[in-house]
Amino acid sequence: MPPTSINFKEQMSEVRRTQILLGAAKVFAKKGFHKATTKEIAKTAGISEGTIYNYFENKRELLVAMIELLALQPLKNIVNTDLSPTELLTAIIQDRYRLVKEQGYLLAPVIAEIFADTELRAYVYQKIIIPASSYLEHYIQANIASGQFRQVDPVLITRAFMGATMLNFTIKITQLDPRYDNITVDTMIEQLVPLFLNGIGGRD
Amino acid sequence: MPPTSINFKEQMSEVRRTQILLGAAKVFAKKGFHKATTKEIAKTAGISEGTIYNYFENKRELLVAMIELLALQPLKNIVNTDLSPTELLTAIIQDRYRLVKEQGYLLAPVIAEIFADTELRAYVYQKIIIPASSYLEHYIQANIASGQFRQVDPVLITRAFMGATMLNFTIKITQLDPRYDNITVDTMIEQLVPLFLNGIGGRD
Amino acid sequence: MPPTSINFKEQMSEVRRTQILLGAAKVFAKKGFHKATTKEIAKTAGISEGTIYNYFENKRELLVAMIELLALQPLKNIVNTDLSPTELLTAIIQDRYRLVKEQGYLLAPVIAEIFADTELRAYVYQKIIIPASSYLEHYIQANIASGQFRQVDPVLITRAFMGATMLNFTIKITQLDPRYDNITVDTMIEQLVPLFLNGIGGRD
Amino acid sequence: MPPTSINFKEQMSEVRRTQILLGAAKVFAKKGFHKATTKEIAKTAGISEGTIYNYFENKRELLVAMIELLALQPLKNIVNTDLSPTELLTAIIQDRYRLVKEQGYLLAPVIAEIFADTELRAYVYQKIIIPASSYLEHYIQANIASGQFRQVDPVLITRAFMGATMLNFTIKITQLDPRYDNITVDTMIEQLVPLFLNGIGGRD
DNA sequence: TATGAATGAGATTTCATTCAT
DNA sequence: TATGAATGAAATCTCATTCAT
Repeated sequence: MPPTSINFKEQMSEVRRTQILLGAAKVFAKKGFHKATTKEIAKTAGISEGTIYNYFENKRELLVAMIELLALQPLKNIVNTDLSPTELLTAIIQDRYRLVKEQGYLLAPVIAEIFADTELRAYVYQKIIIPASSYLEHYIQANIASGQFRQVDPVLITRAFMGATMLNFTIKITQLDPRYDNITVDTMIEQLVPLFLNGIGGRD
Repeated sequence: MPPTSINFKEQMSEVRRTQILLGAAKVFAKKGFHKATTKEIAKTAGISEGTIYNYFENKRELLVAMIELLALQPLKNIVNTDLSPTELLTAIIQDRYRLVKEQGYLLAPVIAEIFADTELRAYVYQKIIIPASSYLEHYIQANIASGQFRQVDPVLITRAFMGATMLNFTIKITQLDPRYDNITVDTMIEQLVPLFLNGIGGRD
Repeated sequence: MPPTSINFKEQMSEVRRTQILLGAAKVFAKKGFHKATTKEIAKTAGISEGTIYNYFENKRELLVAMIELLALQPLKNIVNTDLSPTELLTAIIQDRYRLVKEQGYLLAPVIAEIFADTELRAYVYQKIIIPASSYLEHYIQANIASGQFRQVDPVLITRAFMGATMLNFTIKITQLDPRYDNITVDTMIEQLVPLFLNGIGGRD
Repeated sequence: MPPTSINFKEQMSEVRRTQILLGAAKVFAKKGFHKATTKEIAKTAGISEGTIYNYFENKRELLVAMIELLALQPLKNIVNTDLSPTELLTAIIQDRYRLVKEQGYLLAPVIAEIFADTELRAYVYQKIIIPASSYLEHYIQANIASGQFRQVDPVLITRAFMGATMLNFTIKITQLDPRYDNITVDTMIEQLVPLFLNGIGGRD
């Protein structure tokens, strides 16, 4: 048999895995991890219950696989360019907002379980938070060194930025507060970028 | 029977309710809401399973009651004084940190479910986030009016402040990052208060 | 509450345990351990499936409990009298035959699992085989010492006697061989007692 | 196609059947019939799960086929010679011990199921026990006729001999009793052969 | 009001068997 | 004929909730 045949099988397997994962994500998003049943996941993914277990050890592994999927995403649109502080923070906010908007259904069940599952929490911190933060951390570090920014703690400030943006995104996207109805991403950028840049003494 | 008797009964009932609630909180904190069993809650609270249902409709109501309990807490130490911006933000951080540290076991299971249960999310936002934010919102509003602060959006900035502090608290308290080992609340105050005050153009 | 109330509860609990155990034994006997379902056990015992698990850790514990039940039985009718060799072997055969006949439905599923479950095998050997053998072993030992019997290995000969009787009992009771139709316990006694007594050089 | 081709095919088919059967036997021996999975059987036999069903109707048929395989074995080393009683019983014990030792992994799962599956029990009795017993039965019969042995029931005594030896073999081989550590087959022969020969009044 | 045994619906997971390739 | 992915029925076990005492 030609080598393409092997590739074909592998590809099919990968496709099926993703199919199951997306089904799971949909149901997790709607019901939460614990109330999501494998029966509904199977139905949503268009396969039978047993098939889930040909691709994943158990239900929890679906969540872990979702974390790995998320871990591949975030950095893409930001990196490898020569941006001014304003441009960088703007780019980060835009990217994260898009991420939360588009992949929030993947994110929400993961975040929920983080608060109940210590092991998962550590895993997410290593796999997602740290990688997603490191670019900004180093950027701040470099600008402190060059005298552009005040002497702040890059780790703490980076997480402050993440916490600040993420909470606002969440409120906006889940429509928790009617006062956010006419707050757009651009509004957030207008408000949060100067907040942080002034805050760390950055001049553009 | 004399009215005092009724009061006594009511008080007893209230005591028993709290006793159950604290038992539930402990188990929720250890296992998460879904993996916590009513059997273990009863044991932890020192009562029998059936008794839980004399005071609460069902398991979920324990969570709702915990939200109400939390809603009573946060404002206490901050309000009704004449504080400078630095003093206020410092006081807020200190108070919230204490809250997260002391009542994190009440908070964590509630937050976890927020991401899985839309109805609960709205309830928490109304009962906790809005009340906990309003003082700072109005404070910022007032200082904008008096020209002390720049023209910022008080709602958005208040949530930015909450998100920034809360994420840092969580990382610290759950010991997710060894780099937080020698970051104290005071470090956080040193870093975050100037960040926000400079950020909103506040002069102390 | 009076102490009898406590006793009553304990007794009820014991009754329920036995009720479940007998239900399980019936189904095990009919279907074998693995094909017996907890659903059918519950139905046979006249309780709900969940109740099984209030009294037994898991399905396998039902088997273990049956072993313990069997372990209490065998010795009763034989013991502590001054019997001649013929009388003793006759008594043993009669007692064992009765046991296999009356409790064979408890025995069969246990024996079946012995061949598949090493741990269970050891447990049965310690709990049942050894106690059930020791009286005869010591009896043989004593008669060798007094010169009544030849110098034989009491352990090996005792098990030879057990194996010889048990296989014949099984064939008889399960009606595997039509030639056993007119073989009674008395026939077996007539055949097997002299076989062993002559075999070990015993004079009555 | 030439007839040799058909023979070749048939032989291949027979080889494959045996290959599967030995794989099954290994897994049955390790896990017991019910806990053995077709997946593991396939892996052990070096074929795929589906292939099993090209050669056997279902999983149970593997057990039936194993019984047939066993049915071919036992008689070999004993028959068609002119042996004295002592020589014969010695030969039988040696042969059976070897059988249990070498093919115990085939035997154990079969015996286990015998106690759970009535139909299988009857089948094994017809296919294995009766053939394995008949030679000794007739031998005893003949010696009674010639006055060498007492008037005993050959069927019952033969099974007594089988039960006696088999139980001792099992205890020895499964190492259930440390007292069997220095009991060898020769010890068993020394003990059991005189036991039975004296028992049936045989003179050598 | 307190108890805790009983309930039974429902969840996860396993695995013999099928069947398209 | 061989493969192994897919199936889905079925099994064990859990646990929130009820209710007789």
